[in-house]
Amino acid sequence: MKEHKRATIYDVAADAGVSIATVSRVLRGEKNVAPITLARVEEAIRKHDYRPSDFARGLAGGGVNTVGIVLPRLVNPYYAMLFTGAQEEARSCGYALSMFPWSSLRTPSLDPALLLAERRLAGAVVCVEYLPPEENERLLHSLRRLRRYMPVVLIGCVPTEYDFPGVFQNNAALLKEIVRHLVSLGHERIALVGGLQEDTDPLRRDVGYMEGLREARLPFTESYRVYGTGTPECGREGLCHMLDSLKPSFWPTAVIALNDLVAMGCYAAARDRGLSIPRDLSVFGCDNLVSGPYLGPALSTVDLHQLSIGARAVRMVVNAEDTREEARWDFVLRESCASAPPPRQDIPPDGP
Amino acid sequence: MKEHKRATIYDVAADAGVSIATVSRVLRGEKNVAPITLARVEEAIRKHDYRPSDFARGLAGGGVNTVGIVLPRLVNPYYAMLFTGAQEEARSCGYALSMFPWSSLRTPSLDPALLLAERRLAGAVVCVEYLPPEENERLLHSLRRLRRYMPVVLIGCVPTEYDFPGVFQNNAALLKEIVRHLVSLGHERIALVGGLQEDTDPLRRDVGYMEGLREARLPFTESYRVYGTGTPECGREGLCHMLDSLKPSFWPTAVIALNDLVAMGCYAAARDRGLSIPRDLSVFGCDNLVSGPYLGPALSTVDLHQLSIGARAVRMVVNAEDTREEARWDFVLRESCASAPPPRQDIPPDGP
DNA sequence: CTGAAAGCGCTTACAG
DNA sequence: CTGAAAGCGCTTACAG
Repeated sequence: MKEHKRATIYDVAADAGVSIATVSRVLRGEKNVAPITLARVEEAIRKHDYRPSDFARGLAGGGVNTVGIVLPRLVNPYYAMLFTGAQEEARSCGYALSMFPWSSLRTPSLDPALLLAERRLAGAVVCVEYLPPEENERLLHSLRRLRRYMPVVLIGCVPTEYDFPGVFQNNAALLKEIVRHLVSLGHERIALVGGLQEDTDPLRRDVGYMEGLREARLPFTESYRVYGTGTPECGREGLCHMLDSLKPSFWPTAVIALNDLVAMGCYAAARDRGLSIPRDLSVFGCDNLVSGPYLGPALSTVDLHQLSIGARAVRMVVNAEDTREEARWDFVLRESCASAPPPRQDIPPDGP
Repeated sequence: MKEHKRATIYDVAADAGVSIATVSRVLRGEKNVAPITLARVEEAIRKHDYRPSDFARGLAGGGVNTVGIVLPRLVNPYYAMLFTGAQEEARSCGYALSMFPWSSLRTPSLDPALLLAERRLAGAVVCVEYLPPEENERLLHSLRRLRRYMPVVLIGCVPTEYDFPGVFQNNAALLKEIVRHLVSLGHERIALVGGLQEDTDPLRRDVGYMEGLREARLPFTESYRVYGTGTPECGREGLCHMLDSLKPSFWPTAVIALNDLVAMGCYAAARDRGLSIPRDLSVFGCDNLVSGPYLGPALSTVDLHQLSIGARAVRMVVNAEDTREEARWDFVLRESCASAPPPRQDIPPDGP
């Protein structure tokens, strides 16, 4: 049953009484094949259940229509959406999409650039995250090397020193806009939960956060900024810890979560501490996950258009475009953000 | 910059002053290479930034260490977790994992079996979903064909007529156990939201649901079963519609959601209709998504061990095991399920 | 420990 | 419209 010897182009050619060149022609859908020949070859293909070998094709043809994509944790729906967008676009362009895990970055021997280089890909889209300086340097280096062999397009939180084409997320501008929105609702104590402490790039979120505060002439309060890893856990613990360390009269009236998952953690923290959203606390998320509208209350967030970003990036490698674009976003205002509450009584956190 | 001609094994061999056979030996880490030779070859490899071509390797070596995996919508965290588990296991076995979208099934020309066959994969794990009879037949047929060439391992909701090795989800048994749990809490009006209407297999969820009811000698009430597509939307709409079509005294006191996403939709429906969870309505989910503990109230659900399933399936193809295993599960009891409430007053649904 | 040679299964000019 | 032949870049016996 298994290990059945696979038919090759020679078997098909012999069966159809033609040369392998002719079989190759019909395989690739060339037009200059006599109808009767075509029919005979197709019949032989069917008979042998023949499928050309991708390896032989790639070797002989000098590559194959595949673009690679390097992505971090797919269990985060944000990345899954980037992938899905890329996949659909690749298919509609007649390309296959091959995924490589980002984690390989941490293992130098599994450097994604090396992995990608082994395949003669049409190009690669790499989703970059902030990294500690040393790893960042290594990644940049290997991407430059990879670029010698194929178009490389970047997406994600790309540090400014990366001189690559791609679709970039200007998180600083985004955060500034979120702060501005909350300020317009009257909030003056705005927390930021879940950002990565190691961020070193000017486009990072907390730079934008601080700029937003400055613009509104609000003080930057260290206690209002807590770091985390982007999980619901870090949102819950981060916010609980913040609340517990502060007298209730200093509690923030709004919190910006790194993403919707962190925002869910903040919802839990609010419940833990008896705060009602949005009456006592406004929560603003990011990513526009599918579950957002179904939370209680429905989550205000921002749609980052992940599907479009993935699709756009693929198109850029396919067309070998060399542009740097900024990702658009749209606010999705629902019920988790409201006007700032009046100054709070100084009641114990475990009160009523 | 781009299209730089890539170094081949010949370039490296020439540079190191050895034959390509020797280079091939060091590439594959064979031991019988003289230390000085080894050093020279490694130096040449580094100098040329050489990486062997996957295509040539696959062609010459008769295949390559890659296993394929066919999965539906990756944006559903359930599938993303299967993928992640498979990926980690593959890597630790020294294999690469290549993903193919399940959607190709709908396009006969993109039959996943054909796609997989083009690559000389070490094997394939295919995540099967229930399908309308005709498509189901087609899939079964092409999987059987594929199996002639490589080990094929199935995961997911595999209909019983699929005679393949794999890790199977016995949804009938699972649903029966959930019903039993709810019955033990005193519930007698138990709804099922979000199952696929086309399901035709004996292992399907609603078979187990009905068996559970029968076991508890509870009547099967058609109105308590609503179909859907597994999204939060279908959960919300399905449950709202059910409630609106019933006098409140007939409202279910517990609802089993197809998955956690649907459960979130049910949470929203409960809010829409002024029901408090779990006081008025218990909700039981499935999949144990990361956000479950952070919902209000924390969601009772079942952990399907998706990571293990993905990993196990990969191990089965790698070891060419030919067993059919049943997936285990664990109940994760949190706060969304409680004892059945006392009989409800007949108040209008939009009451207090 | 190392090399010469065949061969993996295709595509691609080049002839005809 | 079709075929003979070279070549893609490796691995794998087989000698030595």
